[in-house]
Amino acid sequence: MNVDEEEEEEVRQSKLNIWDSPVFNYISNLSPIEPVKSGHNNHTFSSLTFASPPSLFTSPQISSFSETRFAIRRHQFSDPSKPESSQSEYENKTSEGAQVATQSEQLGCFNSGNSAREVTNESSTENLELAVEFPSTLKYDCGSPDGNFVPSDAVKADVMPELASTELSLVQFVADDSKEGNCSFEREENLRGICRVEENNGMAGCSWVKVVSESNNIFGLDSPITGDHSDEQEPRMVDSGTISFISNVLDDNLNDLGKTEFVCPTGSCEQFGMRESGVESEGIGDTRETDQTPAMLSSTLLNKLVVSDSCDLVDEKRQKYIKSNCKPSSQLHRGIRRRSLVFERTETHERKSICESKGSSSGSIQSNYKVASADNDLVQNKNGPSSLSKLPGIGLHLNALANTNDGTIVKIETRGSESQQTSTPKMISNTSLTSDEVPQDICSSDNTLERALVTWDDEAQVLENAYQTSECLVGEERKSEPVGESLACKRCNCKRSKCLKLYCECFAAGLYCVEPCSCQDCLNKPIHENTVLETRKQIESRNPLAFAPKVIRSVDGVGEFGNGFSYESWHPFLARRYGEDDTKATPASARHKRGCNCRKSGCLKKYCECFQGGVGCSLSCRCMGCKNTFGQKDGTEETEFDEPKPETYEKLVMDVSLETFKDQDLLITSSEISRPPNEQQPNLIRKILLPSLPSVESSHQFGNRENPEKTTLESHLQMIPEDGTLETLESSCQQTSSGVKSTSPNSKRVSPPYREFGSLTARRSGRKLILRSIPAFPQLSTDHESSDFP
DNA sequence: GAGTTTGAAACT
DNA sequence: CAGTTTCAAACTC
Repeated sequence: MNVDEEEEEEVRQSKLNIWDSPVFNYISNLSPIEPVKSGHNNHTFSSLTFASPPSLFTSPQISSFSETRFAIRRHQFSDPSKPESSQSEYENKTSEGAQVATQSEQLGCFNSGNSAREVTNESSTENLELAVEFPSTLKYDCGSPDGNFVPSDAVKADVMPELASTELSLVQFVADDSKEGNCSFEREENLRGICRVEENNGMAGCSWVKVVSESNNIFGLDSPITGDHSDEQEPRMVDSGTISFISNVLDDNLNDLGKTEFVCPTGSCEQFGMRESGVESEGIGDTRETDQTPAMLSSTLLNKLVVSDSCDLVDEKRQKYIKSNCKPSSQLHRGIRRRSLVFERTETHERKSICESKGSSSGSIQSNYKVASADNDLVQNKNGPSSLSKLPGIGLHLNALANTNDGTIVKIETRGSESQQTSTPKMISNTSLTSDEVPQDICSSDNTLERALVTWDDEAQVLENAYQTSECLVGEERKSEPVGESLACKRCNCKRSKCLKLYCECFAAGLYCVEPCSCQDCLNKPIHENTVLETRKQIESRNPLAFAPKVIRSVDGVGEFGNGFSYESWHPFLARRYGEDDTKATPASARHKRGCNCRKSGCLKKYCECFQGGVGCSLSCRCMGCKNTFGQKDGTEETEFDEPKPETYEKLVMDVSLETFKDQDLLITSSEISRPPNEQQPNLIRKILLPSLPSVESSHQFGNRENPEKTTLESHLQMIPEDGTLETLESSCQQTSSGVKSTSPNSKRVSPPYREFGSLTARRSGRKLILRSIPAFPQLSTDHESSDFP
């Protein structure tokens, strides 16, 4: 180490190029970016599965400096979880495009790509310059532990002098980059000041907050660096929701560590700090960036995980520093685990931000965020998906999420992991976009979100919040809707149905009609909530799946939870949590739930729901002359009566089904089946689902307020991964009807296609599989195929 | 924009 | 449960 120090001194004195520094090279070689280039998904998974070394390196200096876009960009670069960042892409970060892409990608993961791009583009020239001039910095400083390292002066002097220099250089450029704002400061002194500030912060866990705050003051940021597009919004972006989020994370971490000190991962935390410290209005990053704070934090946490991998490789002193300041891996884990949750909350938070920007009250929303935050762990660890109900817009509006072809949903579903790849030209995102620059791009998003928020099956509080948010969104943001986004906005045109039948796309999607709709005598509005709920209830009584997504996407054997639930088609949270990929990437495995019945369109027009959903026709379809370009019914993939090939998915489903039924099937069959359909299904479902959904039964909290009696069952339908659950439900219904008699009052919808085959047709989709697994019940199945069951 | 076609939803 | 009607989106002109 002495040698290193001496060398460092020499380096300083001689002012050698930092890039030539052996230390830097060494550090650069240790960059964790490449090793962890695995996709976001993998990351999430690994984070959930494997312990990871503590991470540490944060670069608050840069970020805290001013929290310029550059600073944020560094985080983004350092984000190892970028799934879609291909090797080449990653290597090309020195180019503006790469930067933009990376940033967009990163931000897109947080559902904020739109604004992110804009932000990046605004200063593209400067950023480009910066990137070109300091490619290594961008590349390594961000990706390597150093990039995120928060060295004190002493540490820097001892350990990473070159890095310090680098940071200074970066600071310089940041300052240059931020010339737009009135950011004036003596970078070196200020930098040291920051370091001192940090040093002086006894509690490392909170140091970054102060650092940010103080550094901000030190730098004398008089106006936002990105003030050109954010000054108005930033103050409002400082909300309790963010603070709450931060608090949750920090508290959680601290609790886990037993008050162990930890270092703020990266500048994203600084954003929090700034916001929390009330300095946010002083130009620390633009609104959108700060609005992504939760996501950034989560990403930071994720980064930490990755970065931490290289901790062991860092030199001794750094390790010391790390040990004394890094979070334990468990903590990191927690942070990562929370990541997807963070996204969830980010989304809502962003909505709220928008709402706030509109001057609407958000108190209840914020409280709701807190609740959601507190439930995050519950969601993942305890109650499973059930807790998700607390988040607005994710209840039953599965159609809205899953059936939308416009990409909005795709974006939402994958924003946590695949933002770049899935980034659609539509620029749809849930980003917290400032009102003054967003409207057009966000319109569709607004609509989607709005609708999601305004869905009528949320719980009371959520609903109220949703209304608030919706009002905000509807009020102004959704004014202009870009052409091509209309799909995201289900503008119904109902004239006779009063938008209370499934004819109405809005209603079918579980959404209230909104302004763009051209419906007449519409009753599908919040003011007619009772009517809507009642109607919906009636429809569901006939067909429990009436509001389920029509298109089921499943990755063969990959996307299943093991109990038949396809998280891919489940709502975005689960999908993201488990690193789901773009659902559009698996059209072959996606199928229309019930299948189409086309006769003339050849399944080549949007009359065909399969075609409309972008999926191929399957055995479920009864179409004639199918020419579906996404996959014909009698295509090569499968034949109607082919013996099904057990797939992972099948096995999983079957196993679960068998296990689930093993202990209860007898109880179910004779007594349940003989019941009237309406009574029977819930019981069947409950018995089928509950075993795999512990603690759900008691979770009355998920029951619909409007329909107390359908608490558990329907709650499950809403909260359980739609595919699996609904499929299970459906199959159970089918099975029941098949084995005994038509049980479902609306058997047409529940299982029309299968009857055509005279028996339960063995199929490949999850649905088929479940269906097939059901015959395993002796009593339930008069079908010979039950013998085929493994 | 009006009219037609289409197939899902609803009804009988 | 099959057939019919209703309905609204999709499509065409």
